[in-house]
This record gives sequence, structure tokens and C-alpha cells, in this order.
Amino acid sequence: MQPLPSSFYLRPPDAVASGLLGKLVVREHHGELLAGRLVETEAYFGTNDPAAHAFAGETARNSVLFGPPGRAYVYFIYGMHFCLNASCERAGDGAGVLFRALEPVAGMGTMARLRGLGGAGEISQKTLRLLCSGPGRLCQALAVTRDGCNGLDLTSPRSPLRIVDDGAPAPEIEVTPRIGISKAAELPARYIVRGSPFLSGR
DNA sequence: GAGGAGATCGTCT
DNA sequence: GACGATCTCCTCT
Repeated sequence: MQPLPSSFYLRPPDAVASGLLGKLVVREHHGELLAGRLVETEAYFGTNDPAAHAFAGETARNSVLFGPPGRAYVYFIYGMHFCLNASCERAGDGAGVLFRALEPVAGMGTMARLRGLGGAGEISQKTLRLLCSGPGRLCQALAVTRDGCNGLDLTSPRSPLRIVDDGAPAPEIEVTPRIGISKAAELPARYIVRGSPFLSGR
């Protein structure tokens, strides 16, 4: 299974955000394969978007957003959480897509352990929904940290973090306002798979 | 089930 | 020195 090519990310963030729904996030962690299907994303429009990290211009923290498309931008927030983004559009635009929720597909036992939710033996449907239903949660479940993952190439078959298309049919997509931000939150830039039980709360 | 407060620290002013 | 693209736990109903 080949990762999505960098040309996929060479588009405006709203097109990338909706196009990513239904694709697989694949993570190699200590030789084990962890995977989840994207069910919720958010677009951030770079230097023109007051809610985007890139709004104030390039800094040491957000430099990945201003680099080539298809890279992982990981940042630390609220003193305890990480969030995972994909850079998109052209280098210098500062645009990105935030990954908000995944449907767990492989390695659920390890994900549960990383999340501190047990993980030995059977996993209940309730636990399954708690694994990746939020930006901070999915990073914890996939062992994504700024130290380990910031700047990784999501388009390389050899990358320990990549996005692939497994040929699943395109999901039914719905658009809603963005979540968890104070500036320009009313912009309809949150893309979700309609009816998925794995969406983040609100 | 809903609502609110606390946790905790890197980053920018 | 303030705040944030969040989560969990506790309380109240």
C-alpha cells in the first residue's frame, strides 16, 4: 500500500481536509503497526487565518507548516497534550490540516495501553471509542510526540508515520464549524464522516 | 448526563 | 507573565 503522494497535499487545506477522510494513518512503534482511519479533520488557512498557528508568521515552533507539503507538524498544548497536523499547500503558505479523530483499525491493544486504558484482553466498544476521539487522544494512542514525530515525511513508504489509501470507498462527508478555538471559530472548516461513532466530543 | 475546574509548560510578548 | 487547535475527574442532578 503506497502512501498518498506529496501532490495530494499540494492543495488548499479545505480540499486536503475533506480528501483525507477515510484514509489510514499508519504508525510504526517499536516494530508494531498501529493504524486508524481518519473520521474528523480541521482545515487551517495559514497566514490569513486568525485561528491558525501560522497567522503570526513563521517561528521556530511552526516552521514545519511553512515547509514542503505532506509533513507532520506536531505541537504541545495546555502543558500536557500533543496535536498532529499535516502541512499542505505550497512551502511558505503556512497552511495545515489538524487530525481530530480516528477510527482504530490495527494495534488497539497497544493503543489502549499507551492511553492508560488497560489493554490486556478484550477491549469494550466504549474503550474503543475513547482511544482516538480527540486530537490529544489520538496522539497519545499512536505515541506521537514533538520530539519523535515533528517534521516526519507522511508521503514516504519508509516513514514511521504515514498516510495511505487502502481503497476503502469514500465516506459521506459533513462540514461543521471548528471546535476548541476562540478566534474565527465560526468558519465551517471541520470535516467529519457522517454518523461515525468515533468523532471527538462537543 | 451535564457542567466546571484543574492540570501543567512551551512559546511568544 | 499570560495563554492555549485539550483531557480527565469530580460534583450535582
